[in-house]
Amino acid sequence: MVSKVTLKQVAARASVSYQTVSKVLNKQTQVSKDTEQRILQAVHELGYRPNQIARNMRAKRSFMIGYSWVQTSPDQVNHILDQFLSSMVQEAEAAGYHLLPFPFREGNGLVDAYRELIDTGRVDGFVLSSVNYNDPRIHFLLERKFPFVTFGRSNPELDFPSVDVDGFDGLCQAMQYLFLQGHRRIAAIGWPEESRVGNERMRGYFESMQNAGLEVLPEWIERGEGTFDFGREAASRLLSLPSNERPSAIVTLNDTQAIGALHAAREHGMEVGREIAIFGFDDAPMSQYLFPALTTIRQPIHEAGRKCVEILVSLLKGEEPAERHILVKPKLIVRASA
Amino acid sequence: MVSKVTLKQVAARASVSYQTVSKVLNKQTQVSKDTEQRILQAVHELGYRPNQIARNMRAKRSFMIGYSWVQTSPDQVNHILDQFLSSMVQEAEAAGYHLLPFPFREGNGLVDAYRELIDTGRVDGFVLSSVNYNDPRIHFLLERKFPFVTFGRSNPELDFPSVDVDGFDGLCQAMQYLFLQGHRRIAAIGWPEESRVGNERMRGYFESMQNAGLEVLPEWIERGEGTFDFGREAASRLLSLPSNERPSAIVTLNDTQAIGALHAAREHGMEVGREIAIFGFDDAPMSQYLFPALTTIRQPIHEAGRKCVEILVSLLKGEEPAERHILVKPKLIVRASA
DNA sequence: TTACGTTAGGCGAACGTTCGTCCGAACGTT
DNA sequence: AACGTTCGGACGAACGTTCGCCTAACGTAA
Repeated sequence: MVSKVTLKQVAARASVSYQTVSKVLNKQTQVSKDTEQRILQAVHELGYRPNQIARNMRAKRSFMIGYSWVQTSPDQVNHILDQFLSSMVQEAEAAGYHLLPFPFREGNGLVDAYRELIDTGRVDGFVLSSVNYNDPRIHFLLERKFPFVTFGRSNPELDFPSVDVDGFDGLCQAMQYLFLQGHRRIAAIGWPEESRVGNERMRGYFESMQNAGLEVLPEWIERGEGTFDFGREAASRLLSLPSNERPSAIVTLNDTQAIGALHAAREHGMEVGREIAIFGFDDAPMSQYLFPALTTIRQPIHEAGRKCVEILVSLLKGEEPAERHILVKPKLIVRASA
Repeated sequence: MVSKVTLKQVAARASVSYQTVSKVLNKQTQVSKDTEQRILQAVHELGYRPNQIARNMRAKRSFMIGYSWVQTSPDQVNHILDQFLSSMVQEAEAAGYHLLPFPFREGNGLVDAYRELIDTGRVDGFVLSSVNYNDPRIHFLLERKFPFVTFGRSNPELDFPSVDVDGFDGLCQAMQYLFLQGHRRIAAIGWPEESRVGNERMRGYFESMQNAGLEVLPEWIERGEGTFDFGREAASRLLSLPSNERPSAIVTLNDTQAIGALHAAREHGMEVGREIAIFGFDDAPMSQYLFPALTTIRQPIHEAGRKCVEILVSLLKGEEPAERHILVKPKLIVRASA
């Protein structure tokens, strides 16, 4: 391992003081063309690169952004992480920052992990994802006045910068599409009432139905986990309704539920896309390869990741970010299932 | 933002020199029970946590491990990243390290990103994934004598620590299973010859066939990208062979190819699992929900991630790692497609 | 009494930066 | 010739640690 090149070594070679080298590199002071050349050449010859740790120490900043995500179970994979992380890392690097991923701990230890990173000076800010109502991390960070941005919204009365995908709009798009296809009896498979994201999306369903002057039967609303099993059970119940109450289309809140619904339809001997329409949400990687290929809503994850970091970085620079609340619109992906 | 607590503040409160506080916290020197108590109490009262940047500066180490992954296309998602990253982060944290993810750049800039992180002292070591033959990163890091571990193997003549999933064994397991099911005519959809990983897996196919005393028709070997489209095309060709040459089973090198093959079989009006067996590799998240559910090979990603970091950390401590080359065995997942 | 070992803890230095101040020389002005 | 002004660059200091050396006080044995 080659020993690291420092300012002093460059200075020695250029016959100046090491502080002068620093100034030249940071374009701080006027210096004669001649010595500037000597210094730049020495820098080049030695391959000098400033030591970031020393720099950070001096600046009393870490130039790191903390990020933690919930580790999903092996069969419920986080297919978004790749894109989200990539976009954040890229945007962060462009601003001279790096990402610090740290283990997500459930329960009380959760906030401790954040506190630890703050107190040891390892990060300058956080990006929070998987936020929900009354997220303890939000309260903690607000109280400590520590910079952060959330991906996803939380309690409306709390004020903090956030980026979110407009789930309401996503469901409106889905509903609009279904209306155009002639559907009037549309059921919804949702998430539990505690889910902020779920409620937002469901609002798109309810308002769309109302605006279209359509009645929503209570039997049409299913709420449960975003799993294959729940999707299958719920869809099975819906498809077992008497023919005059049976929906002609089902919207779900994620692709996994939708796939469960696909299976239920098959079990009921129904052809999806013709006899029953099924709508997903997420555009999971494999959804395009299902039978039939899933019609769904794609979230602009790349953009969301970029925006999160963009806002956080301007916060860290002490600027007021251009936008404090960003809502990105998801995109309708029409395939064969609806 | 509360101002950070430093050693000096603790020292002032405990009426000792700040260096003594440091020593007590690092259990370096003997100190009277009395002052030790005073110091610990002051630490507790002020909530002192050592500043990591200063610590790293002093130690001339960053306690960071660099990791970069190839950003996949939006529809070819890296479903492994979540698990791999989580396991590395967790193992790293246990050893006092953190992960530094950085953007992967194709082409010549690739090595530059690594060089930059080394020269600026940001990382102490790397974990490399997606390695192939003659990987420029490996040559570069070997030459610089910079610590690293690869996930995946490369040229056998190069000596460096690595962790890999035994793809050879994976295919042997698949073949063994197919033999037990009575299959004798087994085709393979592989990757291009340049793929080290692909060749390793294919070797499992060839050796299994040979050991079973079975002939391999040249038409049975397809090589191409690990995509849905190639899987479909290749399978379509295989299924169009005259009935005396047509395989009764097809092994593929990843689930995406296998899904393509599933579609091809459907297009040929064949029932997968009964008329034709199709084998995947990877156990992608959705594979369990396909029609029919995909029989495949699951890689122990979590274990691999842990091992990578474990080896690297012991390297960084200057120890000789217990094992320099780890080969973890994948697991057969029997479902309905074979 | 002197000599010496042990213990508790102070102190200076260093890691590699950046920042602010200071100083000498060159220059132009009255 | 004496005086400001400007420019080029040196220099000390500090960020928060850790490490090694030093010393004062005490106890013990000759």
